[in-house]
Amino acid sequence: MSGSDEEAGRAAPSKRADARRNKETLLDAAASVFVTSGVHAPVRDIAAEAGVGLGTIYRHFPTRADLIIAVYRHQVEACAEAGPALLASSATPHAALGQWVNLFVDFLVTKHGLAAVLHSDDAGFDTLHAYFLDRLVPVCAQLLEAAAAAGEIRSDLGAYELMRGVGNLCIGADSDPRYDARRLVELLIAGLRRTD
Amino acid sequence: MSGSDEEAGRAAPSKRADARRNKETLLDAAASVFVTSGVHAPVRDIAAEAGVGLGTIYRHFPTRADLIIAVYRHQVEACAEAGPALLASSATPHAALGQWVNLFVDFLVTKHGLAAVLHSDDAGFDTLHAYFLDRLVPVCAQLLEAAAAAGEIRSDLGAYELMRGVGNLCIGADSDPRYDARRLVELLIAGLRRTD
DNA sequence: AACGATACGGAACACGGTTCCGTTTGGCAA
DNA sequence: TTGCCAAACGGAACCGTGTTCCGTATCGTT
Repeated sequence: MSGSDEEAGRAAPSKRADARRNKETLLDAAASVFVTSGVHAPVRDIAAEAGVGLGTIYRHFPTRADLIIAVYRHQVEACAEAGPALLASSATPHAALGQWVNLFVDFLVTKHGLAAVLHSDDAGFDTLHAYFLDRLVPVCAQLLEAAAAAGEIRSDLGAYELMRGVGNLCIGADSDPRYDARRLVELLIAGLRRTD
Repeated sequence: MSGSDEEAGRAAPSKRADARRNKETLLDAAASVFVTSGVHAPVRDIAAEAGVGLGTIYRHFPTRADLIIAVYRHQVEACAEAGPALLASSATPHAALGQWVNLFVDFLVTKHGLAAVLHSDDAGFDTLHAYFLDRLVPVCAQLLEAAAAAGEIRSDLGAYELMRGVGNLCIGADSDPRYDARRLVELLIAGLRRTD
């Protein structure tokens, strides 16, 4: 294998040192710009913040989706891992579901514009879409199944639809004080309850 | 009088005949393009479809929001007027609310991209936002109040928030067969029910 | 028929995404 | 240490789209 490329595992890629440094710099810059200008910030702004050229940004993150994923990966992972934990520590599966969804909502509403881009049908965000879904839908499904098995909720709604619905409800939740996404999401979760 | 006015007797501005004709042509063209390419279609496409120049489109409809409003005004009016009618003809206020919301959802999901643009925080769509809200929130409020007065639902959710929530749930409902906005909205309305 | 107001068309500009290529640099081997 | 070259870099250039502006054409009236 001549140690030239380790795509599979974690660990140090055999990239050049300056490349690795630039990637880190870009991540920091992007995170910072996303906070102040939202995830739609012009590529040039991010490049400027990082002090690199445009080519560099596109080389490391071919699409905006790649950059967004890289910036928020840790938080998404944390959210995913919180699912089973909440299931174990909560009084009921339905309560766990509610708390987990709250975690997700908190994440989305504090990332200016992320919810919107997450559900844009614009091709090019497909990978972003796919990443969130792959990572979180199974967790949501687990919570949903547990609650259904406990007889707390109706079982005719899939995890995918629920995630999309919750994500959609978060769109524009920042930038509008009259709109409280958390409340709407609570209502949605409440609507899941068995009515019999 | 003086047969210059038309269109439901509303304003008959002393515009030139060709200007009025072009406005009509543009509305038809826009409606047609919106159906095939969505409300984000390039301005040039609409101008081309209408066979007019770019200046003409901007003169008649300074912002995209103006054009969208003009194209869908009739349907929004119809939806608004259906509110009181449903309240009168339905078994319960809550049923009327459900049916009315369904009307709104049907409208939104069949207009490619409209729901998204309706809730974009992008300034420039402010007037679109305002138009929908001004016209529909009062109707929704009336239904909500009736249902609350009948003791069918909790009364701690405003019409504004409900409309935003429903609108948000409709985003991307076309272009994704796995996502059924109507079902989610039903759930939301179900969540409004008094639990005691 | 002539004339002024009104409206028109589209060139030109602004802006952001994306590509491409000449130049620089890190890491390795001699 | 030096020399080499693939890797990585920077940013000019290009493209598509929104928006403005102004010379020209047309309408409707005198």
